[in-house]
Formats: sequence, structure tokens, C-alpha cells
Amino acid sequence: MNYWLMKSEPDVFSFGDLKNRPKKTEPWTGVRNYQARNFMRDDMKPGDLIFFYHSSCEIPGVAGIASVASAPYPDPTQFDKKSEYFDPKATKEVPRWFMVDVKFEADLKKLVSLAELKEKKELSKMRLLQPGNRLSILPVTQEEFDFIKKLGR
DNA sequence: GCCAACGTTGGC
DNA sequence: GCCAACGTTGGC
Repeated sequence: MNYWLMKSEPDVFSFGDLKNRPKKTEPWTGVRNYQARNFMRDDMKPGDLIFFYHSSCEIPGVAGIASVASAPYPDPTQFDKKSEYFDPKATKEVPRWFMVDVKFEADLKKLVSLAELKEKKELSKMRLLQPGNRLSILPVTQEEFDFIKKLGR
């Protein structure tokens, strides 16, 4: 079992939006970064747990817990000329972008803010907190996951 | 709105 | 293959 952190701008799609989906599930379309794609395509397994992270907002931080709800499959938006995520170099025979479905798993009692994460010496090595990191999908260690989960209780 | 970090593109 | 230019991310 692997652990992940996935960023989303809450103005666009929040953890609450995920919870309110009819099946509490959302296809994670639109990732157009190779490293992030590789995490989804190569390393994610159904049942892996995810921190749903709110970015580019008033209080950035971990908003809740989700899980990987599908095997990886080609992101349909890459083939859709009308989509902002359309990729003219991708074909159905050789898709370029892969994704998974993400499902609501559990609420946290409170949002664990980025500021709070930065205060914790236990998390000093966390990838999210390394300078210059902009990846929208990041691996989280089991230790980091358990620690942050407790902060949200 | 600013800016640092860094990925991508394209000319050579 | 190099590297400058450019675009994007995301915290502040």
C-alpha cells in the first residue's frame, strides 16, 4: 500500500466537492506533468490512501482523506479537441496521459494547514515541504501519513 | 501582484 | 545535446 498527496485548487474542485459527488468519486483528469503521470500510471494501486490537498487558496493544507478508486487508464480529455487539456500529440493507440479515479474516504476534524506542517520537525523531510516543489501529485511515507492524520483529529 | 523554482519548447 | 525564452505553479 502506498500513500499520496494530491493537490487541487478548492475554487475549482474541493474536498467537499468530492464528498458531494454521487459516488463520492472523481476522475482525476488534466494532469499534464510527466512525473505526476508516472506516479498515477506506474505506482498507484486501488486502495492507496491519498491526502486531498487544497492549494492556491486562503489556507493551503490537507483537507481530507481520499483513496485510489481505479486502475490507471488513459485520460479522455487528451483526445477531446474542445477540452483545455487536449493534446494533439496523443493518440488512442498511443495515449500520453494516464489517470486514476479518486474517491472520498474520510473527513478530518480540521484542515491541517501548510503552516502547521512546516512547524513539525517530524515532517522536515516531507517532499511537499521541500523548496521549489510544484508537483501536483507526491508520494507520502506511511510515517508522514500517520503523523498528519493525527494532526487532523 | 510578485517572484522563485523549474518544466517545456524550439532554434541551433 | 545545449540553452535561452517562456509558461506554470503556488506560497506569500
